[in-house]
Order: sequence, then C-alpha cells, then structure tokens
Amino acid sequence: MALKYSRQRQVIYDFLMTRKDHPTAETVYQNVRQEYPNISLGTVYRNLTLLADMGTIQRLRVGDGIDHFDADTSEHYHFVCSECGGVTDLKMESIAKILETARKDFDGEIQGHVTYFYGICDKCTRRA
Amino acid sequence: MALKYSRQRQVIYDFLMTRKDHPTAETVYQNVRQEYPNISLGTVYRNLTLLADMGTIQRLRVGDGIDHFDADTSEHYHFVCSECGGVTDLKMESIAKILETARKDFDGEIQGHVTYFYGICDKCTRRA
DNA sequence: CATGAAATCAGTAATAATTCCTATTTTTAA
DNA sequence: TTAAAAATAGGAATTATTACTGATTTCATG
Repeated sequence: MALKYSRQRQVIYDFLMTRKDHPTAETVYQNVRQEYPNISLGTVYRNLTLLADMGTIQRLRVGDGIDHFDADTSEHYHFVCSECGGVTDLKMESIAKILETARKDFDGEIQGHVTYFYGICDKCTRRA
Repeated sequence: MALKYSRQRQVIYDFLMTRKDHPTAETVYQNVRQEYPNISLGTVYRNLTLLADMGTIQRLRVGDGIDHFDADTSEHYHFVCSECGGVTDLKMESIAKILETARKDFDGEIQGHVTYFYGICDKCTRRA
C-alpha cells in the first residue's frame, strides 16, 4: 500500500496548516469544500486518519467526543474551554518529567502521556 | 428535581465499586443484568451520567471513543494499554504542580487538567 | 395508611461521529 | 502508453450515546 499523491490529501493538509485552532473533521470538510466543492466527507476522514497514523498531523481527543486535528506536531499542550469548547495551544515548558514520576511504581512500560488543561478561556472570562 | 432513591442506581453504583478496572456502560449493563435481568441500557447510561454529574463517580475519556467509569474519586491517575485497551489505576505522587507551570504564560483561567499515561501493560509485555 | 406529584423506569426510536463499501477515477512505475 | 495499485465520491452501515413515551416507583404530606 505505497502512498500515492492525492490532490485532496494535499488540500486537507494545507488547510490544516493555516489554522491555529484545532478543527474537527466536519470543519475541515466545510472549509476545504469551498475550494474543492465535491470532495466527500469520507475522504476527509480517511486522509486525516492517514496523516495522523503517519505522524504528519496530531489527532486530539480532548474529551468532547469529537476528534480535533493539529498540523503542529512539535511538543506543546492544549487548553479546552469549558464554556465555548474551543481548543487552543498552550505554550509552556515541557512536563515530560511526569513520565519519570509515573514510572516509579508501575509494572509495565509507560511510553507516553496525554495531558490537556481545562478552564475558562480569556475571551469567555471577559464576556462573563 | 430532587433525587429519589432507585434500586437500579444503587445496584449500578455497588457494582462499580467492586471493580478496579474501569468498565464501560455496556460492561456495567452486562454485569448488572445478571442480578437485575430487565434493567435497560438507557437506565445504565442515565444513572452513570447522573452519578458522574454529582461527582459520586468519575467519567474517564481515555481516547478510545468509549466512556469508562470509576467509583474511586480520590486523586489518582490512569494508564491505558495500547495493546489490550485496558484501563488501570496508576498510584503516583501528585503532579498537580503542572497547573502552575501551565498558568505561567496563559491568559484565561486554568481550573484543572486531565492526564492519561499510555504504553504496554505488564500482562501484555510478558505475552510478547 | 392513603394519595398524588415528581422522579424513575423499560423499551425503543433517534442522533451524531465515524467507518465501511463499491463502482469509478487518478496516480505512477515500467 | 498502459495497467496495477491507490484513491475517490457518494451513500450505506456501525457504534456509542441520548431522547422520547407511557407505565411504575418513590416518598412527603395529609
């Protein structure tokens, strides 16, 4: 199953790179459709999954039941607003040392961790 | 909407307390059914949601697309095996200080965090 | 104890995100 | 140029979960 070029995959990835929020498959679909009107939702899902499996993009499961996608694969964290549901980047120093803490008293191999922070975002705080 | 006693809710909670893994609604349903044959799946979902909203139990969204539930509401972390999908407790010192780290350079109010560790569990390591 | 309003239930239909299926089109190595 | 492999569009199917409805249970009050 050697990878072949696909215009659709390119457009999906290009779009994702322009976004700092972390859109869902549906949002990617709605936006990509403007430029590529008869792309199908299934194609969007298939390619997002493919890109995530290759490690080209990140799939974020922040707990709202909908997958979000991020073209930035560098180490950084995410914040989820409990009010508006928005998912934003959180630039902060690495907390990778919590892996050591976790390994101290655990049988089995800990390979990684997923952390997301939640609360009320700046915009929603002002609004309240 | 004052809470009224319900036998079903009691049985669901009692069952959940006996388990150290963190069963899904479906697993709770299958087990509770043995003792309470005509309980409905909807009732299981409704009561798990109710208990979680009250803070009596914890809802775990570990990223496998299925909600898991935990009757232990004390501070502790969870490990998810990438091989068998099992969710287990991870007793470790608190990492709550990562909240301070996250707050350093963030506009908006950070109230909490969710962290899951993943890797290969003891059982699956031996099997390989 | 009797009663009735509110809560809960069982059973089933509906929803929503995602995956699967198939006939057709596109890519690309030879 | 060509043909096998990969990808597509469009729609059907799946899966976890929630919503709906008429019947049943709970429980404060008389």
